[in-house]
Amino acid sequence: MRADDILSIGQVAARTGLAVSAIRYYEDMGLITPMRAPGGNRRFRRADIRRLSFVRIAQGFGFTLPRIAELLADLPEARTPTAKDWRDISEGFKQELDQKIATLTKLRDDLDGCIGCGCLSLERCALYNRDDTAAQKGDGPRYLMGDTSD
Amino acid sequence: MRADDILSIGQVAARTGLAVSAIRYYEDMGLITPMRAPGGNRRFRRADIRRLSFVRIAQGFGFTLPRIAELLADLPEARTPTAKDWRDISEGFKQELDQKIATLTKLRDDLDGCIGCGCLSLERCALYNRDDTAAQKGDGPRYLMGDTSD
DNA sequence: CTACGATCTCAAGTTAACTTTAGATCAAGA
DNA sequence: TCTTGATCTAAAGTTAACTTGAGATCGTAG
Repeated sequence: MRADDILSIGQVAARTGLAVSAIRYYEDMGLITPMRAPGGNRRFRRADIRRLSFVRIAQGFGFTLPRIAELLADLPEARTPTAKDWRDISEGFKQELDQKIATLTKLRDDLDGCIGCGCLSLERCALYNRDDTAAQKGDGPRYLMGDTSD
Repeated sequence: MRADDILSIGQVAARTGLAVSAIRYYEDMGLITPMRAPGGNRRFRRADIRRLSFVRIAQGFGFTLPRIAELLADLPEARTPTAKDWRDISEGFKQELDQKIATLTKLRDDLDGCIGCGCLSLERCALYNRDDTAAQKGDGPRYLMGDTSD
């Protein structure tokens, strides 16, 4: 694939693993704005493919299409993205990624820690009982992202 | 909250941040099996709350309810989970977590790397152009999880 | 030029994950 | 006991993210 390759929707589908209908849907949602051939067929640049890949990955981590659209909004569609373009988009996204990585890692380590402690009953396990302190603070909603105590 | 506390659905909702209707739905889906009071009201043990928290967290990372049900299936509902119970459930889950953490980290680092390289045009950036090699392998679907090259 | 597969638009259908509604019952204080 | 808010079930409605279907057009190999 050379830098100036321009692909049809079917080729993009084959290359990204997305369904043709999904790609069209993403255009409706404003995630991409492919060019058009004189006859009306969509023509995809490399930038479009990168955006689609970004969509696919971000989706796998629970980001909604509107949120992804926000993230992509800072990237230009017409011209080639500059380093600053990527810096802008990655600023907020990277923080969210860091947050998610932290939460995931904590969840995994909690599991590790509980297994490692060797206790036979989680009733007596430090992990299992850690919410005893939190409970002292009174009732009300617990926001669980980043708080796996319960 | 003492270890033998038993909560009503409203208290669980307040404590987990879940809607009452969502908690009932999770029961329908088989994610939890709360006890019942003589009159028919649901009674939640700590194990139920832990399961609900697990559901909430796993969902935030794109796991579907059926998949979460599979993960939870190894945990006993009646008795207190043992260390082996948690080991069983965490085996596969931890691998998926590790995979997701790896993908997320790679995505973040890719963004970092591209910004760090200082190039003004991503057209010439190593990250941006890394799919040139992949493209040599011919057409067909690319499975993008763990392959952010496009 | 003529097929004929790929693409087009627009509308309707689908699935997961819930929420809402309606009408009845439970449970705890006055 | 009475009342009032919490909970119950069952069924229908909602939203996001697509897919499917119908009928027309594009575009390229022959």
